[in-house]
Amino acid sequence: MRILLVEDDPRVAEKVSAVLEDAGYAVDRVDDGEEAWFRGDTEDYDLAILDLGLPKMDGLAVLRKWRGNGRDFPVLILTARGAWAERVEGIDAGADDYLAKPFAMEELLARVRALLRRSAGRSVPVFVCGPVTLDTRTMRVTVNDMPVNLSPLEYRCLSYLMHHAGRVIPPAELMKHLYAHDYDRDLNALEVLIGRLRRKLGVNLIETRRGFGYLVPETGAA
Amino acid sequence: MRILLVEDDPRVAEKVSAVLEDAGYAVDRVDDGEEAWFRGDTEDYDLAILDLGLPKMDGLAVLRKWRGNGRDFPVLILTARGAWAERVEGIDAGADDYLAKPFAMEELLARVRALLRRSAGRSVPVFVCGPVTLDTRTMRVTVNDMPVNLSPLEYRCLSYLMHHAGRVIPPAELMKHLYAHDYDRDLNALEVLIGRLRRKLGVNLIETRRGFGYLVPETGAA
DNA sequence: TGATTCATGTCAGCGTTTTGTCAGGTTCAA
DNA sequence: TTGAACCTGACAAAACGCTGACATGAATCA
Repeated sequence: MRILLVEDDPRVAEKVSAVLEDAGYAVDRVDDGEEAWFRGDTEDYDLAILDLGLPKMDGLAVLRKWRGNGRDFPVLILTARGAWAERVEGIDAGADDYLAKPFAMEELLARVRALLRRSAGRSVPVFVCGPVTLDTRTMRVTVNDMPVNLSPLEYRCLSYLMHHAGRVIPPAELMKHLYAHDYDRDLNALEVLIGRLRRKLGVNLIETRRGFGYLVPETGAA
Repeated sequence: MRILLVEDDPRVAEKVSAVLEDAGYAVDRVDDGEEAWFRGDTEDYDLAILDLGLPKMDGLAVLRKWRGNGRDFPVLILTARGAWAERVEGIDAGADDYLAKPFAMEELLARVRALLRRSAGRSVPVFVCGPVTLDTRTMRVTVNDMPVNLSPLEYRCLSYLMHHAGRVIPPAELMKHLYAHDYDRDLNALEVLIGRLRRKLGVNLIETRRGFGYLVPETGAA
């Protein structure tokens, strides 16, 4: 984890950076606004700690320039105790947190951990099988990057098959998952559904294993 | 946006919930730890504000039980001024932020905004989708830089959709977050709401995914 | 106070999409 | 060749979502 520390008071900077390094972070120290802006804009940090009163360029201005340029690493700002108007401004300028000076080092570490923890988990749940992709967020399916319009049931069916790519799914199992209220439906309904899916996809993605069930291959192209 | 407010001092609770509601959030109020735990565990909130000193179950215990059960909405804890040890403990228990009592309402609002937008993966308080912008500070919406006058409910609806741009929102979820715990409204109310919103916006921002829900696209182009 | 506006829910009707059913075809393996 | 498994086109009922019109209730104003 790489942290940019922007602080012009050398004693504070020294102390903070020592504590952070002890905690296992890689720390870059900077002591004026222009340099801070440049570093944050060109390097790749996991987090920045930003003092507001800085030479050459104000901390808030630095923050706004970063955000304006799309830099979105978490930023923790340091403010004077009680200056809540400044804090509100800082937060709305894109800070993720603040800490009032003077502060306990344990508290700083706790906040750094919290920020890093937050920005950690973000994954895009997209399934890919050969030319077919399925995005579970937008519930969109594409074939060769062309969007395909699926009905709810078709989508659920494909989704189930792709979640279990590489395994033969017996019709009964598929039925169970498509119709929660497991009415004994005509098996033909499923066949029709699969047929429509195949036609819409246009690709030979769903194989039939006569007598066993359906299969979409693991790695892709059929 | 739906917020769970856990606070046993009725005067504070009253004040805070009034401020939050004025700011366009749907608020559920709760005044003891057990009820708080139950609600947070069974309902679907965008954020919780949690006082630490509570009857029946301590705030920290509530928080730990939530996190232990995988509930990961942002939590803002309220602590006594100066009790930094308690704050460190809170943060390490999974809180995302704290606020020392007594606090200014503006500051509370700023932090709430910050937490919500952070959990939406943004770093600035203004949401942009194509020609539409939504400023969470001023609660103002513009289309092609022209201001648009939205009713409170319309604003909340658009705000939720834009906070979750790029994801299909099922109608049931949208309902939950628009009407605090005033459950089970006619689904048609939502359709009407969306219709009015669309007419006011004038642009094709909100897509309908028949059978799934509504979607405002991530990057913009309408 | 009474009138007027605004926000919001309810209702009925509409056009469209979805999906199960049916009635044949086709394929495959023994 | 035969029969079971599977596919497909066509049809109609049902589900879905949009809209205009109206009802209600709260807030505002003369």
